[in-house]
Amino acid sequence: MHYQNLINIITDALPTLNKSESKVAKAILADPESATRSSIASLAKKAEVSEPSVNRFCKRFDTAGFPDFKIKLAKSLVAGVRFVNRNVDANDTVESYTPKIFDSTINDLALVRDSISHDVINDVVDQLIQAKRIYFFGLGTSGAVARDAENKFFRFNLPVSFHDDVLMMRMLASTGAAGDVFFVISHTGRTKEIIDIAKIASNNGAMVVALTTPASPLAAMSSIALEVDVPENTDEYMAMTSRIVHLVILDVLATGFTLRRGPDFLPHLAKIKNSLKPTRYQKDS
Amino acid sequence: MHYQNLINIITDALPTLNKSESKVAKAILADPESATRSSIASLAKKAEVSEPSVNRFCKRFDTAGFPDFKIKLAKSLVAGVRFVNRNVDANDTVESYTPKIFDSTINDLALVRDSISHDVINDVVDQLIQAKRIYFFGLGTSGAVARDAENKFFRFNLPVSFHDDVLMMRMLASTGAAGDVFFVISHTGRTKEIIDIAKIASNNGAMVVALTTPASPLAAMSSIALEVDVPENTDEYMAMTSRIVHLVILDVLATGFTLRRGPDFLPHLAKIKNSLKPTRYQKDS
DNA sequence: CAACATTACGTAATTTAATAACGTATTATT
DNA sequence: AATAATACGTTATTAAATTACGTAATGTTG
Repeated sequence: MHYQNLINIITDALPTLNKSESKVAKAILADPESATRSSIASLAKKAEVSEPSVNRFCKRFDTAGFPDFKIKLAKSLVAGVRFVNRNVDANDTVESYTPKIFDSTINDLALVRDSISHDVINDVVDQLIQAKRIYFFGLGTSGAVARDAENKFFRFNLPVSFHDDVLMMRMLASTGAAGDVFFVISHTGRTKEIIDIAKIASNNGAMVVALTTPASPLAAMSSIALEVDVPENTDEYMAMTSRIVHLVILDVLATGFTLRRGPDFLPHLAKIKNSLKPTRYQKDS
Repeated sequence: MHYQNLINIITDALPTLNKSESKVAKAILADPESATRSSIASLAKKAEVSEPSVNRFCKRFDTAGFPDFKIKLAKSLVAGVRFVNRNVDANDTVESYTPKIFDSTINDLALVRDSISHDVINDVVDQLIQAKRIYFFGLGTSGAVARDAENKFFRFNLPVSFHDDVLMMRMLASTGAAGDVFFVISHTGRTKEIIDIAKIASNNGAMVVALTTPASPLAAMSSIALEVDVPENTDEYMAMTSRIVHLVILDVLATGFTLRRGPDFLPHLAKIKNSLKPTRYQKDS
């Protein structure tokens, strides 16, 4: 049921297309939004090809024809804003920068959703289920992610802690052993301290799960790497969306964990949830 | 530029429609996904009306005609999961629960994006710009959000701290004064301790900004409330997406802050960014 | 409640859009 | 260089959508 973003598909296919097809592709990618509003005739004119070429192009991408293609393209555009310029600039107002930031976050989530390896997720859930103890490590922004992870995973009735102090991390890593999972979160995957610490844990026979960027030193040395490829923000104004993606991946892992534990585990979760009731003012309605 | 979900619009308009129009509406709402794939003729047949009636129906909803309507409807279906069951259940596999969790997060972000008040955001940015000092307060999950906020806002060269310890919060609130902004984050907006603390700060003349649920006690007592209405998760398996939304809103505020400070401020941000370089292994390429 | 006006909606006609069929040109293959 | 295969445009055909128009139903006013 899950579509991969049509724009990505077209972009990927670009080198394999022949002349007129790539003309069509470029015309669409130049302004996908307007493509959804134009007729086959106007798009053909814009791409400087014949109408049947556009039609053939559409069929090549597993659509019934041009109208069907337009609908699929329109769907891709909702979550996917990759080709629309959504960078915040100095002239932006609240009305314009607010949706831009939401959209770029949404877009990154959609990209990762469609690209993340389910096998790796499964493997990580396996490791977490077997773990005798879990440590979540992160510095800076990733420290906040690690903290959130602790808050989520301690509910699973096993020893979980988070750390954002490199000395504590180092000591804990040095006492690591088989059965321990060191869940290391780092956007860049290049922070020296973090990699050192992960290596210590790994050398002690502990499992190191890395939530980080592909092809980074941390990913390379870890036992399992959850690789998240979120475009680096070169833009001064733009927020770092990788931490959001990391949080959602931790949600996915927690869900996988809960499902693996089976329905007998649900009452335990409910107990924890209910424990907070007395700390709150109840709703009157 | 931002559309409200077509399905909601149609549902809302249902009582105002006349006989054949409501037939069309019902036919579409019964299976919106298939409506995007059918021709005007087949939809007319399904709704037991004439083709022009379908066409008139489309035009009533601010679309150029049937094809345009289908595209807008298709877009609505992507972000809108209202009619698609996206709840995780015990039979889900990695392949199915992973996109579900991403999608529900994306959906909540889209809902807030389209409903959040830009005026309130502007007001909050005003307050943050004027602030002599900012405190981010949160407990549990919101503690992680507060921590992330500190990490973001300290870059702005003003005294910022985050706290997740109620005693510390209480003491700080009691020393609060005009010029201080207490940025209080709480998903429920009903945590007694947090509300107490916010009241202390408020009574001392400090500004209390609440990031919380509408119509909650915290929202009611705050100076400004950033109200985020994310459906409560009754589902045992489902993650809490409100914290993600909160993080994105903080991104929006930070962006608003940066823009308000103007371009002269950018070198300062670059300096902080560069300060981390020596802690990392550099890329070889 | 009749006469008129207005709105609702279908039939038929027209226009527009999309696709299929076919043929020529270009490029690859031996 | 000859042949095959692919690429792509022109023309023809079909399908889809829209407009124009007329009748029926409903509402309004004297």
